[in-house]
Amino acid sequence: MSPRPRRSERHPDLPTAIKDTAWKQIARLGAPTLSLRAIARELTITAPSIYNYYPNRDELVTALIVDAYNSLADAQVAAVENLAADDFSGRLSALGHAYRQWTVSYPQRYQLIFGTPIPNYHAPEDVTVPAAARALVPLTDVIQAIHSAGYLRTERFAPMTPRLESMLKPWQEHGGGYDLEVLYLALIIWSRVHGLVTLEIGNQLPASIVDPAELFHREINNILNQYL
Amino acid sequence: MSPRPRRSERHPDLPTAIKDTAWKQIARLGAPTLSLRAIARELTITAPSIYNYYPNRDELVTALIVDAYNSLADAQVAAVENLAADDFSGRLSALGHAYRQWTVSYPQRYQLIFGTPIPNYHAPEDVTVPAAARALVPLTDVIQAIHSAGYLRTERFAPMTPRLESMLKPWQEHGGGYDLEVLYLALIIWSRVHGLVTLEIGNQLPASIVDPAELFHREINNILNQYL
DNA sequence: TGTACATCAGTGAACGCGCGTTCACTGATGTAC
DNA sequence: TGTACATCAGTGAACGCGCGTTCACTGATGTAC
Repeated sequence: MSPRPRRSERHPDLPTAIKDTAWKQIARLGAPTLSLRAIARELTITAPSIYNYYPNRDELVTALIVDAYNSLADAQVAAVENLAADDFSGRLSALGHAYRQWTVSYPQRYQLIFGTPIPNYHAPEDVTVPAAARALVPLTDVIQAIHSAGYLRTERFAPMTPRLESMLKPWQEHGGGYDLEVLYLALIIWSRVHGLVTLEIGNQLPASIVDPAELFHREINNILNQYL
Repeated sequence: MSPRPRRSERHPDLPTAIKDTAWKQIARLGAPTLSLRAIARELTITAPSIYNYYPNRDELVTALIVDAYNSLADAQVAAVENLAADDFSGRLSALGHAYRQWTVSYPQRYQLIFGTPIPNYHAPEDVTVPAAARALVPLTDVIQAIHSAGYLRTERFAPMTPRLESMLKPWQEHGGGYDLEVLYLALIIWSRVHGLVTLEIGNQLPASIVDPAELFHREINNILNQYL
């Protein structure tokens, strides 16, 4: 019988250790299997002690989701912070590659944000929506800079329709006054990058595509050539 | 005490009724919650009777996945069967719209194929890979027809590199002798269509995009204009 | 420096629940005569 | 047309399991004097 460990002896920062362990388990078995008891087991503590830090399982999941969004947003910000403000193609390209790099580096985080939701869990939108919005800001900023400088080839996408404008305007008003064309293109570029990354980490690409980064690299260049 | 119902009285085709109920539950609560006991409950039969038709839960899931892939492939085939063979843009566009339509019509099927895998379930690849391959055939066929007719603007994507060729060749040899450019473009177009659809049904688009079909329609046209 | 005490992080037992799967069974059905 | 019987789809009880959550508790820690 070893003596009860001193408080915090094994886990100097237990709330963080709990989240770290949660991430490990999501990586290993997928988000839907996340369980407080399994986390406690791995930390060799008892399950009820988790309740000292998170009032229930859902609040822990929410904390993980927010962390994941912030991590993505941070990665996007970091990708461009050392590039010249007028290096438009460098910035766009860096954001695309950072998006893929983040996904392959942290597939658990990607899975938690974009994958099938956790059973019986409903995300509180007032917390997750702002966190999600942050992740798109760097991309939108770059496209706005390109457009403001007059280099965005808006003739490469069909002219705005009233229907499209009416869908983009609420976002424009609520989201910082970007031009409508900029918002539109941000969505489209995001979806192209996201589509390829999603197929890659979902293992949907044909088995012979052993280096999806090559496909990705070409598609980024294709986007640059098309719109810049 | 009502008398035991006659065999098959309530469920003339029980194996199918089991799958239908499984789909309903996936739609309602997500794939990870799929449970034999819940299916039995909804059918007002007992859980063990399911074992007369599926040897265990995983085999049922596999059957569902195969059905889902076949349903997608059928939808793709049906989308173009009444269009003239040389109506290239009509065919391409129809395939794209059918892809989205299938997804929004059957989000459970989409979720089972492309979503987070079911906990503790591993798909037998010898069954699912061929089913998956079928779904891409109509798209690849159309692109090949366009290329064979000399209308594919291959100059719009960067020239083949040895690395890319080496990844596409095994697929070419195993998959029916399509041209390498055709396979490449099939992947790229698929990923663009898939990316937008994924964001839509994952509820990741900004809230003000109330009609994602509009975005989708424009993106399909953009693809046509770019490559045809 | 030593002692009394309040705090509160972590424990262990217990709750009710749903799960996949097994097993011996039953009784309606279809068939052979 | 009627009877005996084999079949086998569906039952109900039971198994061992893991889950989230609650609760009264304990005992190491930090603080006040």
